[in-house]
Amino acid sequence: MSDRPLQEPTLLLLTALADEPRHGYGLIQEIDAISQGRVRMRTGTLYGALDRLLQQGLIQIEREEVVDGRARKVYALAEAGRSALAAETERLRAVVAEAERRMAARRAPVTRPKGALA
Amino acid sequence: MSDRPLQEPTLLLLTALADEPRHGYGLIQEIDAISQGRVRMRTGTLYGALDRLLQQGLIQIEREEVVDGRARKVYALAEAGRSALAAETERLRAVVAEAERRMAARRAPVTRPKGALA
DNA sequence: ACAACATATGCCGGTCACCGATATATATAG
DNA sequence: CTATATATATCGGTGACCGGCATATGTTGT
Repeated sequence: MSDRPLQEPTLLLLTALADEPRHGYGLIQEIDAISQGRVRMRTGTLYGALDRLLQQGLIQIEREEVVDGRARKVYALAEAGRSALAAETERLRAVVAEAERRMAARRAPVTRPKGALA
Repeated sequence: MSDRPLQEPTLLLLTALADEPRHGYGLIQEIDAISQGRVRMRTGTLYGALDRLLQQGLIQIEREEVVDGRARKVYALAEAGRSALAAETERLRAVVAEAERRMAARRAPVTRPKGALA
């Protein structure tokens, strides 16, 4: 387990699985919807990430099914994935709060009155 | 300008510069403080990121100074960096909210009470 | 009948941010 | 005189992500 922070596509993947299990292609559409069309996840990213997350135990294959002659694998968030997502959102919330606090508390920028100190 | 989302170390860098200009080594300490010791940025990451952010116009060198015989470069958040940080926090806030909404609204996992809805 | 598109999964090569190690130099503490 | 803190910088390796390609079926349009 690399304790490193989740990257954006991975975060969105876990988010898309947080309410209910979905299959690969459905995740692409869901992420498209979540982000209002800003993030169009590539299949290269998706299936690579799914393999990785499976291996890390953050997600699991809930079932495999065939719909309209097309095979599907339905992925579900594992318990480890759920706590990882919870921890990540908590951490991000803290960073966001800190960034906004600092942006509000900032000292005067580039253009500065003549008498300003070094 | 790559419109790609900022990675964690980069986000923390801009955050650490949001209230006032700082020099490289000071940024490492500041990020250590912000994250309560969880993130210890490596110099390899730092100076690489600073070069990149300079080239992208998100930060700028405010001044160079010598303190106690040691040379320093003081970096400041540029206007583009400020709006990039604002946009990023906004985006992250939305993702965090969505993730938490979904975690709360989740459908029952593997084991499910008999009367539970679909 | 055929083309185009949506659904669906998967691999492979390239890029680039990040990491760990290393190098350099000065000031201070023991 | 050695270790630690301050301070900047470079380099090689790793791995997530991207873009492109391949494959296959179902649906819609002409």
